[in-house]
Amino acid sequence: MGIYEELQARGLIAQVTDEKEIRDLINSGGARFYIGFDPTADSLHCGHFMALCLMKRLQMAGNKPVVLLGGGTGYIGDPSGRTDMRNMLSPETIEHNCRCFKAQMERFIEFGEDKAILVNNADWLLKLNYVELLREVGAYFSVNNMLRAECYKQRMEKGLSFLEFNYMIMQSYDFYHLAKEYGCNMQFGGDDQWSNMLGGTELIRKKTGKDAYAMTITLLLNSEGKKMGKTQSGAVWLSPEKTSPFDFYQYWRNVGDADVLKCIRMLTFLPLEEIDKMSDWEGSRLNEAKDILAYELTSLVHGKEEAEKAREASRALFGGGGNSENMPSFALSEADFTDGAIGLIDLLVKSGLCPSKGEARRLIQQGGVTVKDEKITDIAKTFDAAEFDGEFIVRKGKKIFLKITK
RNA sequence: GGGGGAAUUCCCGAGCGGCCAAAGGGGGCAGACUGUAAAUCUGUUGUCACUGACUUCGGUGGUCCGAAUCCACCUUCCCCCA
Repeated sequence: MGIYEELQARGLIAQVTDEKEIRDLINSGGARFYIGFDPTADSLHCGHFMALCLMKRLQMAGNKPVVLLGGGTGYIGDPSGRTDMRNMLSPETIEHNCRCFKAQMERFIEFGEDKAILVNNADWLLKLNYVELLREVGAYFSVNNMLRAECYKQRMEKGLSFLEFNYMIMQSYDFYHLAKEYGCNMQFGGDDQWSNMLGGTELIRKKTGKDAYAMTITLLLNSEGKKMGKTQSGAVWLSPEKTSPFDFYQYWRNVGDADVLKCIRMLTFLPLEEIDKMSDWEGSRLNEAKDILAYELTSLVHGKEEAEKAREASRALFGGGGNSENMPSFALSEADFTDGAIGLIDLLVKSGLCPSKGEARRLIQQGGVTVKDEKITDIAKTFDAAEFDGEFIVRKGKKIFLKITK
């Protein structure tokens, strides 16, 4: 089985421009492919993670990856599939984000001679000359076609600025540039990138007469059709500062039954035969699969040690047994106490478990707070400083645990 | 360029000059049931010193005892005509 077949079996391939050519190229290790990452935040998130995994899989099969940092395209902002315009990022932010991305990627992809290379499109996009570009590149784009592109659909209702409209041209130009300078013959990306990627293959064909190929990865959707890797409070980040390894682990431990196998297949590097064995697991046995998924991913992103800790902590909290050493914790300072005591409401707010006192009060009244395995419904409850020795665990709802220390 | 419409709380969306912290839905949070699942049912969802006070309805001014509601200007978006 070639890498193409494996990707297919894992359900990773969404669309391809030319199946036969792409299969031959990547199966033989002859692809020099690129994936672009726009520096929209100071950490990569799960969506990026999928792309990086794809890169790694292809790299392991002998293909050469080019990581493209969107230091230039970040100035524009990709409107694909969005209902509103992105915030314009300042040059400083873009640079900072690029550095963050780079550091995170290095832990994941091997860079170097004959391995993967990393480029930044700021290097060529920022010095483009407008009129020249219009003549060199703009002439090859049909506005009629562009307007028909799926990725702008939502924006046709709400409005699309000329700035954003040009994003596709920039991305196409990137592909052309990489084809010319680095012999890049293929581009991969999220499925929402399809139109932008086609723009590139066509530009290359028109300008050089050569073929270039594009392939998109399936967007990871849950059984309700929502993007996975997102929570109400935002993305699930890869940086431990933004999403702790414990929370990361818990996110995947809590995926719906219907989504576990799909996630394992698409996101982990477990051999397909092993995954197939799990496919007839049902009911509560799926919890084992969820544990495997969470452990594998946490281990990929944060390392084995952190994954172990997260697993330990989870077992301690939910399964009984195990030790509580590694669960999330929060340290109170002297200043948080008044006369050597702290009220429960203050404790909840200070520790970040509740955003406001009103919410803390409500939570307590509705029976959502448990301290040291004891449900507390008295909003006036206070604790002495002396009580914070050892195991002082506050539980909010069923799944959020915090060890309080002093 | 001309004409018409819109901006409300996390999102969608209702809102008579006082009874509006603002209907309804979605989402979120919590409770019950469970397998750390889904579905379902219940409660809750601006802030605080919480039977009271304070700050919110695109922005700035104004009218009025009183404005999310009326007026003026500004900003942004949508639609129609050119």
